[in-house]
Amino acid sequence: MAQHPAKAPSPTSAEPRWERRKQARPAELALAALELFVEKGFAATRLDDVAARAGVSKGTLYLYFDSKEALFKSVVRESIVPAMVEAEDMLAQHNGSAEEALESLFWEWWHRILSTPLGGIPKLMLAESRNFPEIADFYHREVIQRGTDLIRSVIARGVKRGEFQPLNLDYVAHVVIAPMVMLAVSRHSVDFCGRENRDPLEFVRTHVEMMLAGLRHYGERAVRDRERLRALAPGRPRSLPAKRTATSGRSPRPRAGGKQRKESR
Amino acid sequence: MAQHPAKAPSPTSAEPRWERRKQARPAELALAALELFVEKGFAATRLDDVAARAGVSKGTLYLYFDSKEALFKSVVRESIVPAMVEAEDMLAQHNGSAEEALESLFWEWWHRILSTPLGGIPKLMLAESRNFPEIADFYHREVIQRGTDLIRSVIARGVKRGEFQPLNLDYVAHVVIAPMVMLAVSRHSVDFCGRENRDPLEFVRTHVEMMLAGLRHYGERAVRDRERLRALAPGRPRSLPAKRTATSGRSPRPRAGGKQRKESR
DNA sequence: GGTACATTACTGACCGGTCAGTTATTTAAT
DNA sequence: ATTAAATAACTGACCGGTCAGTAATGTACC
Repeated sequence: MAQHPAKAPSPTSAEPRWERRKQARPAELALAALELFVEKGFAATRLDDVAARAGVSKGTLYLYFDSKEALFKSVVRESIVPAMVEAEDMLAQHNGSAEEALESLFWEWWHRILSTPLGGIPKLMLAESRNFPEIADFYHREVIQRGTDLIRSVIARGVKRGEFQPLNLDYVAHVVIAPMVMLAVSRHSVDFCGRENRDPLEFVRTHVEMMLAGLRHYGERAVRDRERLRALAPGRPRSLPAKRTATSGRSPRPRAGGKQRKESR
Repeated sequence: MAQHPAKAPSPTSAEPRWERRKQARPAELALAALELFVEKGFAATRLDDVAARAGVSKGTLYLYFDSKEALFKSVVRESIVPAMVEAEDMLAQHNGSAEEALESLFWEWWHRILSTPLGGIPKLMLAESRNFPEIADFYHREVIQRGTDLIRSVIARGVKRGEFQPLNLDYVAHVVIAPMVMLAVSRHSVDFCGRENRDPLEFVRTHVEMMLAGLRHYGERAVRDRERLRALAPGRPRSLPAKRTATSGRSPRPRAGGKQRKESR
């Protein structure tokens, strides 16, 4: 995690207090910023801390970035595009079955992106996109769109080759991506405190297995149900069971009885 | 939603400038806070704005909540627990097939929680849990844990009844919840700017279909592959996957053999 | 190769705006 | 008239952004 590259003040006098490393600084600052933005969120991250983690002073940060927001933009933009290009290249060269392509795509995605510091970006974007519409647009265009397109094209090939059932590509693509994104996001939020000790690899494996089985047999139930319905009773429309009758006397609204005590730790 | 409940200063003079509504304020403030926390994040939300949205002044907020953090805690705690109780009750009364139970559980989840203001809480928690370990713990215990337990128990019943293949319950539960969570989260972040016009209902429908097909046919490929392998080459036990160095092209297959593969427990 | 001069990467104290939290005051309600 | 719900002016800490100064490095001249 690239801590202070030279922050051990050795007793010997010859140690310079700092070095001039004009060309290494930006990347180091960007990495530190990414880590802190992911950890704390944009607003709660102090630039002093970013600078400290990169082993420089806040002034130095402003030599390379115009503002906190510029730093944020840079972090997202510079990091994610190369990663996408790589993924697309990888897949373009693949010409086996769609099933294999999908599987290896997901594993590559995990190993090359989600399990690295870049894996924090989805959380960051989910948390901040409404505060930075411009960046959100960029991210949507360059990452989400291209990512789902990638998945969609592979699945489409699978359908064409008869590996998968025909299905609604747009929605399926988003559905199968979701667990991967959640995996990445969780690792940088809930898992961190909640002491989850699930194995990410096992999670990916399970998801891939579920997904492939799903793609192969999608829609079979509909057929079965239609047959069953026809055999049994006059058609009952697809309904959502159980009206919302608020069984318990509780309101689903947030409710504060008395004054909320502060902390008490 | 829920703008200033009484903020139209009518020209008639008899109008009081404000009302005393001791018992309605807390809920109104909490809702306003939830909306803004979800929209901007905790740190970027100003209490003046929360108060304004609830139609009161900041001082009033402090009559009911001791601090910004207490407000945050209250919002999460008071809102989510009743919702969980409801879901558990609903499922306890269900005694049809596991497949039906799962499906209706997901639809209820969508209609009763995810599509309401409460649907913003997952995003809020993902974004802020590292800043509030205490709340994260609470949320993990009272929501994530209970939610996955719910799913797991239904799937376990399905396995027992022979509806589903045997599978790793822990991981599968998290995998099938992920798309629902992502749906909720997206609606409050990326979708807001990115002009996604996907239909949430169609998304849920697609996910349910995929999931059920997956559960019914989970692991069939493994069997098929084993047979193919046995037919082709002398059985070599699978080795660990290519150490994620993954220089190029080839896909690092997930290890299928090895230690774990704990089936439904 | 040593020394004086020039350049610039880097520092850290400081400033000003913002906002969580407080308090003195006003006003609805009984 | 009394009580307490609600207000609005106020305070002070904190943090993004600035800049005058400093120290590391590069270079010209001997």
